[in-house]
Amino acid sequence: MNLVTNFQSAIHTQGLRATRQRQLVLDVLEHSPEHLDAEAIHDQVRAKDPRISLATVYRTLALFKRLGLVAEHSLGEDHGHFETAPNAPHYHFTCLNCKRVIEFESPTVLQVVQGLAEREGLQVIETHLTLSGYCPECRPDEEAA
Amino acid sequence: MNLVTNFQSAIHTQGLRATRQRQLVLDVLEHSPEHLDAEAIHDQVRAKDPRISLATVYRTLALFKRLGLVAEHSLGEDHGHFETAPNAPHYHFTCLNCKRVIEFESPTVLQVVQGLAEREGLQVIETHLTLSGYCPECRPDEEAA
DNA sequence: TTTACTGCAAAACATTTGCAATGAG
DNA sequence: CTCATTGCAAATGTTTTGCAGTAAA
Repeated sequence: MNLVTNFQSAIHTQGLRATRQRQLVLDVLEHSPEHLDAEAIHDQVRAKDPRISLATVYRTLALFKRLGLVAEHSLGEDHGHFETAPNAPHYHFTCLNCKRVIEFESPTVLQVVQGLAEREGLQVIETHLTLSGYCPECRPDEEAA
Repeated sequence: MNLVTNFQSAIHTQGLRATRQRQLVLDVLEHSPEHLDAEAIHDQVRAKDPRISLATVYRTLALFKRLGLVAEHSLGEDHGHFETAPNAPHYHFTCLNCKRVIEFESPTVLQVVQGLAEREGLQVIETHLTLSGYCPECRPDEEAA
């Protein structure tokens, strides 16, 4: 439930080290409700310590992903976005115009996926349901007859 | 329904031209049940005409996407894969080990998405449901007590 | 003839990596 | 002290772009 706690135990389990850089990235992720990309995380982390490199941010995010602390999504289709691993799975809608991201849950989708997995004998590790289109503010509102 | 036909009409509607390169890419897409990436499409097209450049393949795929003839997916998380735009929407499971892609349909997912769109006032253009995990052949088959 | 399109090579990105220096345990 | 981790800069892989030449219409 607590990111930091999960991180601490992972540290102890494996031969990892709790570096300042990792703590800062963890901090940014924890206090950010948004879906940040590596660059944005780097910016925020650099505000607290200008010496941290983008490469380290990438390495840290890869580690956190491996530890199950964060999830990566391809929201804008181009580069990756990261968020803290959710307890309840949720999905994303991205507005093609204003880039706003709307999150939503759906037990129904979960059921569909579980049904498929059972039927096909699949072990599903990740589920990404990503919608794109236009939010109410950005809708062309086409009303052509 | 017919890719080539759709292409022809798009050509006439806009000021586009039916070049040999585009016809070849169209041909590859049409006769390939797989989810090819730009590089693979380039290889196949080059088998018929070695002069075609990768840049042209990318430009052609971008055009086809804009025309609604093909859909792009991030299946392996890294680079894009393309397939002919399906009449019935379907979704993808990718095996993390053997990279095999399994397609599946789900009217239920469609309903969920439509429900969400109505409730939130969204205009949904694209829906990507992408699963990853292990197929029956590649499953670790963990049976730990 | 007109100008959309292509090939090429270079640029633009996001991301990864080799290596010497650093610092957590 | 030891070795996991970092910073840097260079490498990588994918996709895009500028421009002069080519070819549909």
